[in-house]
Formats: sequence, C-alpha cells, structure tokens
Amino acid sequence: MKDRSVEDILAAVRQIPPGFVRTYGDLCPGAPRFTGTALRGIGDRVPWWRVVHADGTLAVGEEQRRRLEAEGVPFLNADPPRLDMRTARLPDGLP
DNA sequence: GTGATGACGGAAA
DNA sequence: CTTTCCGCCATCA
Repeated sequence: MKDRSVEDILAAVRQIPPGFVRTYGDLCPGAPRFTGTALRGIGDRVPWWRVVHADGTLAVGEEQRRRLEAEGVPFLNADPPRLDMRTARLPDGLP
C-alpha cells in the first residue's frame, strides 16, 4: 500500500497496533520526509508516537519515548534511547 | 506554473 | 562504533 497522500498515511498510522511501531520509510517509501510532514500538526488524532526512525531512534522527543514504553514496546538501554526494531517493528501487510 | 521545505533514509568516511 | 552528506517526493506559498 504505497501511501502517497496525507490521509492515507494517517490511516496507516491508525492501523499500527499498540506495542508495535512503523518507520517513516515504511509508511512512505521513496519520500520518508513527507511522512513527518504529514504527522506535523495532527495532534492526538492518530497514534503518531508509534512512528519512529528506521534505526529505532525517536523523532519527536522523550514525550514519545514515554508513550511507547507505556505500551510495552521493547526499548534498548542505550545512550540515545532506541527501540529494538526486530521486535517492535511491524511487518508490512499486517494491520 | 515554479521554488523552497521537511517528525527521513541510506551510503560514505 | 559515530558523524557527515546527498537525494527523495508530496505540500505549501
């Protein structure tokens, strides 16, 4: 599902089940930057905190880290707090 | 219609 | 392992 518009991206973000995350590149292959632009200024209309960088680092701030941690997302105790992508990342095709 | 912008990604050093 | 650089494409002014 190659999302090309903001609405499609927001829809995809809503499909992310609690405890898992998707990367910007997964939501918009070829234009990962646009994913961030789409999420910029949405509010809590969608679970934006479940969208992280491909390497597992967060994009917004510790605000996001707290929410993910609350959902039971596996975090690695590293200097820059980052997620364990091989477990937290949700494969494409799945809701 | 054109130009600039960006919650990124991947490669290179 | 870390840091730096370029490019991508949809939106906005």
